[in-house]
Amino acid sequence: MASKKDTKTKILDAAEELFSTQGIGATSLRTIIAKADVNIAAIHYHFGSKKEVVTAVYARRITPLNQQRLERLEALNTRAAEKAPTVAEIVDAFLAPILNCSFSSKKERERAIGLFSHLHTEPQEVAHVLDLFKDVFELFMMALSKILPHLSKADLLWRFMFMIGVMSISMSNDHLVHRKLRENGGEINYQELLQRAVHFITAGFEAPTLDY
Amino acid sequence: MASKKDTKTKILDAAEELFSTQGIGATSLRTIIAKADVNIAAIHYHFGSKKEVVTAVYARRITPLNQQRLERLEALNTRAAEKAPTVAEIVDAFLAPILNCSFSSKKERERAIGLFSHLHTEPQEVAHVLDLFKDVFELFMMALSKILPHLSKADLLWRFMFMIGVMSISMSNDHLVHRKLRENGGEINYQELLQRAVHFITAGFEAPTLDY
DNA sequence: AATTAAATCAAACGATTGATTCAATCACTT
DNA sequence: AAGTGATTGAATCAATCGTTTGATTTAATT
Repeated sequence: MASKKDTKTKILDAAEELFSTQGIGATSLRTIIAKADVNIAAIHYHFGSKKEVVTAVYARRITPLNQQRLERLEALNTRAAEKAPTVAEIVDAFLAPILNCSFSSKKERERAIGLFSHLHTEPQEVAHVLDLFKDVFELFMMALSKILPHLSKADLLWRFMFMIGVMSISMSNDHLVHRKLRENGGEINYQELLQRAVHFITAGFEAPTLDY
Repeated sequence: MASKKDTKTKILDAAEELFSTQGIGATSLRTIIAKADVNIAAIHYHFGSKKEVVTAVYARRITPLNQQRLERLEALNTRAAEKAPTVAEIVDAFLAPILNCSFSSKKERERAIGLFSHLHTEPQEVAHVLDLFKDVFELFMMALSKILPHLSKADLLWRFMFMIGVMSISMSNDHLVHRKLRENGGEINYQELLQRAVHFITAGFEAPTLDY
């Protein structure tokens, strides 16, 4: 019971690694079952379809991610009476769980980041998954609007979207700039990446408003 | 001769529209030839493979885009003696040609933006295309380093990457925030989007340096 | 008009995809 | 130990993919 993974878990683990490295569309059910050492019927028996495998793989990761983000936001909110949270702290609460923290090893972080990066690079395959983020997005929007009361609803939405863009490209691996960064500095330092991203985004949020 | 498009152009036009709306991986050669009203062998006769169709479609768009960007950067550089370019101006020179300007109609802008958005959402399919941007990237990096001399090479690279992220998400259509933006404000105003993106990114570039 | 090259055509290739079938096997209760 | 429902195995389904073929038509050259 303890040492032997059940079929469902074996499928999820294999699918996650393959989705993370090759992407979803490029991963066939047959490569999954080969890696999981499982029969192809097991996938349809336990999940019903490839789409539901995708959903299950992402849900398994998104649930704890949402928890982490909410915990950090909660901590800032309960502290708010004595010391109001800064924009940087809220942005950090949003980015840290996905970019650096809450991982037991380098390998696991690579895998999670690789997986999440495909949320942006294969929108069609994961469109049905994005809703799992909705509630958390709302809460972070609210927290930001509290300490940036001069920003209109539209201002906030746009800047929030830009933040997602920065986060998204930070998780990508094979873009031109990312490649060059690896050439110049070797391995990516995710602690540094996190700080830089938070810094960049915070400046964007705190920029004065304009009339558009 | 004047009214009749040749086969090569018909293929490119059909492929561009399909890539733009459905993505590259989701577009089969058969849907292309159906739209172009052309025989399937014509694709391999004129291009050799699907990969080269992709290359040709993107090259046709990237070449004038690079020109536009360089023209604008050139204009700022020749003016530099009397008035040094601002960060906002350089960022605008980078973003305007792809987000708003240099399009003869809404339809054409939609199509171009849709096409370019897949440069970020289907990296595997277009990896061989990204090199076409390399030289222009270098020049903009240089221009930015001149007016932001306190930024290290690494600082610049990271922030440049973040800019690409903001640009990328701005071209996306089906992300959570983008959807909400359409709900709230109806049609996307690309002039406003451009100004907001430039504003956000400029703040990020001009943020003080940190020790990481 | 004869020859050659470029371009297009219908048809089919082998490979791969997600999904399904149904018999064999397993784990568990009685 | 028998029986029962949950699970897995091997084989196959129809559909679609990018690519190739060889014949045929069109255009250019001599």
